[in-house]
Amino acid sequence: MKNVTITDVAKLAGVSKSTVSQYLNKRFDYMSEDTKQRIESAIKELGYQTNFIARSLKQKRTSTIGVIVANILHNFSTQIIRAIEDVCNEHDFHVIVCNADDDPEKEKKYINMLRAKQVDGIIAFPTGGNTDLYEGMIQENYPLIFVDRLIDGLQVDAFLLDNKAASKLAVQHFAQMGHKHIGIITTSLIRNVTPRVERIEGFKEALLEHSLPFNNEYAKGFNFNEIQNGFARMLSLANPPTAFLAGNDLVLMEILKFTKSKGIKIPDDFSLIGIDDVSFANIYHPPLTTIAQPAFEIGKEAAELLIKKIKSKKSPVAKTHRFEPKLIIRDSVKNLKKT
Amino acid sequence: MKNVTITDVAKLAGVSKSTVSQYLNKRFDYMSEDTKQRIESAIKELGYQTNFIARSLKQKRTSTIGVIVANILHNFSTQIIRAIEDVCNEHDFHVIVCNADDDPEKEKKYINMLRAKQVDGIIAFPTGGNTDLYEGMIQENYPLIFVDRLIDGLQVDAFLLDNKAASKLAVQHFAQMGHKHIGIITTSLIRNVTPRVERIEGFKEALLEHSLPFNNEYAKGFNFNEIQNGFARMLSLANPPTAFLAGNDLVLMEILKFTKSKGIKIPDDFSLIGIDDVSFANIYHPPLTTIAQPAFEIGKEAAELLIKKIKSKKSPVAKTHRFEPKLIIRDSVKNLKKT
DNA sequence: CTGAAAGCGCTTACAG
DNA sequence: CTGAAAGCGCTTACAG
Repeated sequence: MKNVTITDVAKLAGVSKSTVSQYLNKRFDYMSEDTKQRIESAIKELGYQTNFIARSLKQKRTSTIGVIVANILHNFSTQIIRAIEDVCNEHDFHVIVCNADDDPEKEKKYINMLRAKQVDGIIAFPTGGNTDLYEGMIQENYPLIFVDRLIDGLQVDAFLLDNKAASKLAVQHFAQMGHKHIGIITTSLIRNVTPRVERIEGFKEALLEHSLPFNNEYAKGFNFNEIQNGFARMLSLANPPTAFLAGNDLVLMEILKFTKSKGIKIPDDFSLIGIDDVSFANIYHPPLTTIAQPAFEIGKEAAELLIKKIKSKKSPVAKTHRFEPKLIIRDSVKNLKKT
Repeated sequence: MKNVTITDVAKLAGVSKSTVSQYLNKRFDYMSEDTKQRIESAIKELGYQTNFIARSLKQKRTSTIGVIVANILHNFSTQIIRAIEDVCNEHDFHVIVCNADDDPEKEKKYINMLRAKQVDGIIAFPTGGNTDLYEGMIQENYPLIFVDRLIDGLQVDAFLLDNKAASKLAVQHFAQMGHKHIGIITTSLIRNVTPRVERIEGFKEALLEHSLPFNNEYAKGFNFNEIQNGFARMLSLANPPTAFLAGNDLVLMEILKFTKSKGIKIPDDFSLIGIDDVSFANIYHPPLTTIAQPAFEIGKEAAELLIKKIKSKKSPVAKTHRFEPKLIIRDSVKNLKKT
């Protein structure tokens, strides 16, 4: 089961390796029809397939990119991966998927391995723990793109939601429906993960704009497994919020689990908006008002820019590309003005 | 920004390339402490990183595997990918993820690209359209594993749910609750996709075992966008089923969308069990009785066997590894015996 | 204990 | 229009 190489093809076709290589790379400019034919049939007869590893070594590119997601269990990550995969497929690129699990150590290991494997570029949801590593990559002009998150002080093209706008959309809707005590819950705020921080900031700003009071007890970032307890505590405040913004799909899920287990009713007992348009939003009871982010678009544009960078080898100034959230009104927000 | 190679390290450390290579591969048997130190500091000073492409070319292995999923939007696929990724990470393997979109042409392209890139092995959810290609890989003893699906006549290790058992679990539960007219809906049956076919077969067998009549109109495979209409037709049969088994998460979703839009009530108007324990099953109204498959386990064991195969280079007889489904009783099945 | 040499399978100027 | 040669960055017997 010896592997067939370009040498075997050359021998069978009665030409040199160089000529076969020309053929493989479609440099037909000066190739006779006859030669072409002979090579073609030799390839077929031997079942020859180019060894991309050898080609990559020589050409110094692998047509492979790496994607490091923070947490593959997030629905958003899956959609991003899918979108990236789609555009890479069109350009005959492959994607190596890595799941950093929000662990900077894992992220670091992946970055190093990916670079050792000579991937042509990387798209990352940075954990925030490897600034130096990324800094080095930027220095050497390595094709790098961030998705969903920014890192302070790093000039990297980044694709993400306009998170503040997302919170504002929610607060505005709550306000229009007559809510005055509004809460927000996100996942843990350590390491200043961009969407969480920005969503809380946007939330505060929106409150101001609507002349609503801000209460520290109404805006919290909890570790994943403390969300339910934290939410319970907020509900039992002296003057609890009548409306909550769930910072992402996982938070939303925890809130829904809690309300289910306690027999609390949405939107009678409290109103709810979730950021991320979860799959079951419109079949839930009640249908959930959500704020959708264009995950597919984000992934697509990130991949397209990365490939463009790889191919052009130049790097214009890094920009932050923001995407507009969309409020999808369903029935999880109670209209306090009607009662 | 010249890349630093083993030659640079050798020069700086004042040794030969061979010795550096020995060092990199941890063959310290005959290496003096002094040499070791010098190489180590040279590596640090230059910021040297092994080029895996070059190593791969020489060693003829890439420590990379390919995963071709049929449809990445299925939750099951994501979980499988995650599990594979986890075990690969432990073994310092990387995974290239490909989404065949249930399209044999795309699948073929991916297989060829993956092999051209010299991945050490492949885990696939085969579409069923590339038997010859797979056959060839088996002939040459290429490390290959199937997940979720089998291909007639191919001797490949496969990891999948005991699909018949899954249907039987559902039918048995329906029967215990007094249902006599039971229906099943799966996605399209063209190309004989294993889980769909087996779930319908298991369904029929279970009906027999419970002495329940089988009605062709009660067991259907629909194209995705015809599920809602198809379901509607089944509901409006002269003597419609009182209970339905949804063949997978996507079917379940369509049924739920339909019932929502028509204001039909579960389990009052019909009872429902879904195969795949969807994320929202226990927070849905009513909580959905489901049949869970151990996706994580399936992916884990598949990856472990693949890596074992890659490392050992021998291939014991291919087996089909079945996993037990689990019935999770919640509230979407009405007890007809109590009324 | 360490080095020189060959080779993995390609591509790419360059020569003719 | 085609071929000989060098080289991509490693590893691996083998020699000493």
